[in-house]
Amino acid sequence: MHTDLPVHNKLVVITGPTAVGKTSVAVEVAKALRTEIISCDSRQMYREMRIGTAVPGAEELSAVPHHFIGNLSIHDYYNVSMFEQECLQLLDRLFQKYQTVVMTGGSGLYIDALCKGIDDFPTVDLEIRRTVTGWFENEGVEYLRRQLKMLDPEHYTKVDLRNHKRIMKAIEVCLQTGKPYSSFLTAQTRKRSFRIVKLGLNRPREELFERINQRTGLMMEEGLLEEAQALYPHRHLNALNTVGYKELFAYMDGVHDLDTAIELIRRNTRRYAKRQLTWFARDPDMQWLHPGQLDEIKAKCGE
RNA sequence: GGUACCAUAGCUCAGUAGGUAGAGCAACGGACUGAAAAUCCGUGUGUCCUUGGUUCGAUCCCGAGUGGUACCA
Repeated sequence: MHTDLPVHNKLVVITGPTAVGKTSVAVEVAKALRTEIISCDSRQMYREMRIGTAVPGAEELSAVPHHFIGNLSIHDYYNVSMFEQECLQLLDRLFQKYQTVVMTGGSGLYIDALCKGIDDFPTVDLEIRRTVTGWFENEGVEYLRRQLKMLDPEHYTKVDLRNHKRIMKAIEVCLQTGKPYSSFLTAQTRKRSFRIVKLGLNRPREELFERINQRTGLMMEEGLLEEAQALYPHRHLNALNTVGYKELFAYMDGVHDLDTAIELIRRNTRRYAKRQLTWFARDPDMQWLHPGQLDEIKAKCGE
């Protein structure tokens, strides 16, 4: 188990908003350290979604071994907890070969789950999920609120009652276990057997937005539309509720023209980047750097 | 060169019978415990082109200037 490993092992987390330039920095760092890269990107895991999720290029993938890229199908069920478990197991193995391992990606919840742990509760059966989803679709949020108030009055006072997903999750766990959702929440930070260095990459907003705009154009040139067209039959899958795909599905449905779809991809990517920054901003362990400061970044990784 | 019209938020525009202004989009800020590139919440950010005048008070009325658009030369 990982708890038996020596404590000099170290995980370098390189994160930041989408399109900031994480991939190339991580590859440079991993090459310098002669180690491997673990991706913590909730969408690059799906092998059907390569162009739209900006997976690393062929040279980058061959230069450094990558994990958790294209390892799932859009039809697979997956969640943060599974990522935490699989990641810890993988790290056990990698730390036998390497003193330092690099992790990169922009899914804040996934990073936190690995670094701090996430409370354990049973996976919800599909039928229960369907039932609760049906309640939301047929009865509305107000009905969900009343259910939660009965099932878990404590959590009812804490959740964002306007966010149906939060309410649904709690109800599902209550129904699955027969116990209140809040009884599973400990909010305890799990002890890890390795040191963690968190590097947040960022750029001036204008610079970041420019990169987002350019990358969107590049994706289209690489065939994002064709990729999306191939996935159109599965557009209702959760994995495809993703920036870059949903806008193109709307175009295919005739909701708006292609230029509008591309503009919406750019806008929604900008908004996503902002949400990521908000998430990372509250992490006191994050050390912020510009992607161009490669020497400083490498120095931090060597510490 | 002449005539007409226009100049208000980042953009497109509305408006104030004279009491320092508001829509859409864009933008900005925040939350986040198994669907997280998801989901949810909050916020007008303004020399009302410049400058004289009338007025208790001008973004609004009058004059001049500057810039733009259209038409006529």
